[in-house]
Amino acid sequence: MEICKFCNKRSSAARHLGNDELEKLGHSCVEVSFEKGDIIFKQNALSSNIIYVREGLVKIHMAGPEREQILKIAKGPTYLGIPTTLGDKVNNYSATALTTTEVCFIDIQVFKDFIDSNSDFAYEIIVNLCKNELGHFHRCVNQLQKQSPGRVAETLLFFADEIFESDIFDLPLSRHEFGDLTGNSRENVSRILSDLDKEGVIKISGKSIQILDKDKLFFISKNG
DNA sequence: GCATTAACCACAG
DNA sequence: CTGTGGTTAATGC
Repeated sequence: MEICKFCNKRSSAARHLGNDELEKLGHSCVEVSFEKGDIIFKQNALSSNIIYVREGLVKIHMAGPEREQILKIAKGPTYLGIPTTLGDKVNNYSATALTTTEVCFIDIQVFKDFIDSNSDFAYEIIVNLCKNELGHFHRCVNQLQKQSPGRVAETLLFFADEIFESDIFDLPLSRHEFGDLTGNSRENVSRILSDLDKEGVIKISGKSIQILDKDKLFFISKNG
């Protein structure tokens, strides 16, 4: 098993690993393919692996007191579950594949060994976690202070700019999931999307979205 | 009071 | 699973 040595989807942290370390990683990690809807790991289950998403879209979600909350949409290549694997014995949240997804399960002990022995690797991981936390701070403030249309608009821009890098894309979520992500009811999501369509801001048919007036969408996102 | 916002319910594709 | 209409509760002007 030398998959890690030749993997072209290595993380910025793993670029700091030497050949012998990559070999060690290759021996201890398991590669799994998930289909849309498959659960990669589940809240409250024991976690003993660091997850690395090589390719694909994943939703991170948590059962809240009232309903399900999608915490974030993650696009590979990215690590998943470092906080929940190192910060607790059990998973504090679940991860579910939104598209076909290639995932590596990394043994936690090997991961810890690298942090121990390779400071460049450790530093990259910390930077990664920091960026992540900053992202969550922003999302948190926006979620709490914006009204529904603003949250929907912001999320559409997020998909266009950060996930698909295109103004035309297919929503990888159902209306219900979109509601769980933006803190809206599924009915409201339907309404807001069709309102945006009527106003000519976006063109929507089923799950395919086309952003027509990005300035206006941005305005709604900012002031909603 | 009246308007706005958004949740809940119900029913129809 | 979605889209729409009616109703209701909370909030602001």
